[in-house]
Amino acid sequence: MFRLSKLTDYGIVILAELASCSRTGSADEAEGPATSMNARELAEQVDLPLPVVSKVLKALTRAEILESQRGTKGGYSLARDPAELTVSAMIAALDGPLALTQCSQGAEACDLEATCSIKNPWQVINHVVQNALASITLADLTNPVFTAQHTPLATLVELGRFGDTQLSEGS
Amino acid sequence: MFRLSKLTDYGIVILAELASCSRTGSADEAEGPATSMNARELAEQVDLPLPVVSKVLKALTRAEILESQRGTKGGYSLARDPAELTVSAMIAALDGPLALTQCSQGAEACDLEATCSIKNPWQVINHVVQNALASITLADLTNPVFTAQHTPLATLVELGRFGDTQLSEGS
DNA sequence: ATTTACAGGACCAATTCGGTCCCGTATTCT
DNA sequence: AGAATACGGGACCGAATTGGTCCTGTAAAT
Repeated sequence: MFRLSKLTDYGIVILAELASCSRTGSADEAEGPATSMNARELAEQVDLPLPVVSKVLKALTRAEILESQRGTKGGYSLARDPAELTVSAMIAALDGPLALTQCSQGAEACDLEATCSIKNPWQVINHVVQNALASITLADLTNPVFTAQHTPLATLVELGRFGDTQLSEGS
Repeated sequence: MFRLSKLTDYGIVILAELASCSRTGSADEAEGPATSMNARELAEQVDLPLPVVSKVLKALTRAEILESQRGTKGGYSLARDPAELTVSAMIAALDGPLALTQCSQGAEACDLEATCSIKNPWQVINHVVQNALASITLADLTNPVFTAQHTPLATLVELGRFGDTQLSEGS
């Protein structure tokens, strides 16, 4: 366990698809009105059932990650620059806010308050993970460097994105 | 969501309890035979039902994080130095290996292989999170610096444990 | 031998999750 | 105006996990 839900997984795949289509669709680096795709198109591209894709798209729209357009020529488009959209934001939109333990999600949610002495450390851990996820953006996910079959992890460290945390196999 | 299971949460609380008792129990920094506590004692300390605590302890023993002693004066004790026991190891022991998405857990687990182009990035994300969790040890969790009511996050950064990831509120 | 305490599962209830469907509203085109 | 297209917001159900309990063995100490 400790995996995120399928919906979130789907969501990120969908966003990546949308982002890569946007790039090739509009003229080079121009801002443009951000290419729009409807749910059916995306479902086909990603090869997932339409209702599922639709559900994900709605959630992403509610989180203001996507913008929607109704009607005959409707569809979805990215609401922001892919480089501004972090993985942690995507996860938060689809899975709710990151909260590893009960303690860390609210003030009084934890009923072990009297005996538990490690409340604060959990919050630290939360932050660390949060930051790890905030350090990767949608733009990164569609970046050729990342999508190459076997990107050496060292390369990514060289990009300076992950600080000096060791990228060796941990446990 | 994206939280870890209650069992894991309990497990870490229990380990922290055991670690702090060990510290005060044995003479200062001496190695000693590592103080041992039985399931009932721990359950009382942590204020959780005995069967639950017992279940967690068994799992931790199987993972060789704890050592057990049977019989009348039996109990559990830490198998390693708290400074060597990482949070990611604890989670792996109780929740199974960290795998955020299907793709990342096995070679062919992902059935979107043909269409999905972001397999590799997920692995990168996995590594980053993994490292975040591997950078904190049980010793840290019982360290006064961490258990203080409001440890400024900056202090922890100064300890040099988290590289240069920003510890500001992400999303 | 008896008592204590861990080992390993089986087991069940409750929650959560993945996925589908339906009805309402907005937009475009004829 | 009316029809067709697409999104918006839920309700809903079956399946899969999870949290928690319990029971039967085995090892150690008195």
